[in-house]
Amino acid sequence: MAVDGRTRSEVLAGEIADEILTGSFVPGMRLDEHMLAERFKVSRTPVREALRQLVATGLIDMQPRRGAHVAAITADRLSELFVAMGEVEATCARLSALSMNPIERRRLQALHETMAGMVEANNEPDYVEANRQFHVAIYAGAHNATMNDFAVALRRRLDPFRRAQFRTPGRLRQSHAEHERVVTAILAGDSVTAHAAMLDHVNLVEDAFDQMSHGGRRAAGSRL
Amino acid sequence: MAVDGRTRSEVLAGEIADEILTGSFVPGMRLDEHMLAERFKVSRTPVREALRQLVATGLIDMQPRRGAHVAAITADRLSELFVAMGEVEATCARLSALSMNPIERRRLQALHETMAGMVEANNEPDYVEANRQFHVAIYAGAHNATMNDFAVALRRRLDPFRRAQFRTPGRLRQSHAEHERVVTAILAGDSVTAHAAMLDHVNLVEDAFDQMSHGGRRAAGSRL
DNA sequence: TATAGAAATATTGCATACAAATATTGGAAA
DNA sequence: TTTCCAATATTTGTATGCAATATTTCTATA
Repeated sequence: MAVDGRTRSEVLAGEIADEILTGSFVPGMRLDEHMLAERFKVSRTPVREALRQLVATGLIDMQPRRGAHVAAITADRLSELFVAMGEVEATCARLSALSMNPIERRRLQALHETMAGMVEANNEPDYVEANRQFHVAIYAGAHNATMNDFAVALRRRLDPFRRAQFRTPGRLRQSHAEHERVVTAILAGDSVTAHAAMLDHVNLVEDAFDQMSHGGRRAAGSRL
Repeated sequence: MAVDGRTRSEVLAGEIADEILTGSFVPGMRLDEHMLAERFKVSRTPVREALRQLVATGLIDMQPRRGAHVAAITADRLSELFVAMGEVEATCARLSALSMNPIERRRLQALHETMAGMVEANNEPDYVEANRQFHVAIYAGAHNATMNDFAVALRRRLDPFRRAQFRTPGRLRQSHAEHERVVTAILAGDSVTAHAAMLDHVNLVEDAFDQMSHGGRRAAGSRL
């Protein structure tokens, strides 16, 4: 047991996170320790440690003596998260313009050019993955572990709400055009423009989400 | 026992954090579970849960089977934290310019004017506390719980390294002048200027720190 | 004397048991 | 029938013990 370097509670935290992110554990759902222990065939101790870890990610809430629940995100809170994501992405773009080394700049440009081909081929799956790499490269290019970790955590948190991101017709091409502005600014070392361009880019992602979610059901006080 | 709503492990997390922030537990120090249990007169279980919570704050590191250590901040890492702090503060100022309601704007202005008196009186202790309130008000004014929490956590993390912040002669007056630019921009709803002004302000705080730390001992690879 | 390997020791990870607190259910009174 | 209270049941918080792993120490050999 525990053949690799990871411990049971760490593995558990990942598994529970997956259940939440894939929707098996729905928002608001009570996470009973006995139930989780039974389900994953461990004792309550590692379950409790895993839950402690997950609180930090924002995926679950815990109250003393009242147990853990899957974080129920309200529309307002979700909107806040998108705003924060946009600001953090823009900040990373700003820092990347100032801090990326020549190799990182070259790689970012190469990735961006590769993505042009995917747009032409209307290859959505590959573009989605390349898009993730694009953004992650900019987090890393900021050369700031604190910002990088925060950005990665936010992206992970918002991932389930972004599934249909590129389904809107023409969104692929638009996304690539927005990236163009970001890349150009970063390569030129223009931090102000990089910040502004990335902010526009991510805000537009949020707009796309709003459009989508308003199109669907949205009762008063509904939880997403 | 557990007379209030908090649980033993939560209280413990706070106590351990204090020991670290006040310097009783020095960076790099091993945090042996038995030792902590003995010291705080509890069993190892709440100690372990407290440590899990503290990992999230960045105050300690944990490796599987190798225990917990007080996070040893290198000079590079500390510099990164200051950069991140600056970016986040600037972002909050930006959002405050866009989001603060009239009451919040009025209060910020009032606080700023109060601080002018402290500068004239060269009242450093009160200015330090008012300065904290000033920055916290701007975090809150962003109307974004995610950014607010991140900013508060960063500030708490950096607090021990900022003790001598206003000891530099004339720093009080300079700080107030920098605040002036920030306040004016926020009240005018000028997000771009608010961002830039706050960035300058916090970068200068970092400069003050650098100056201080270079003045002291700083061996190659030294840990602060 | 220095180094490598093995035994001994110490420490963390997990399971189980018990204590304390909260949530639920049933019944009595209005 | 509804509401309030109390007894019961469920659930979380903590303690303790054992198992697994890492670290240290000791010894034998080069």
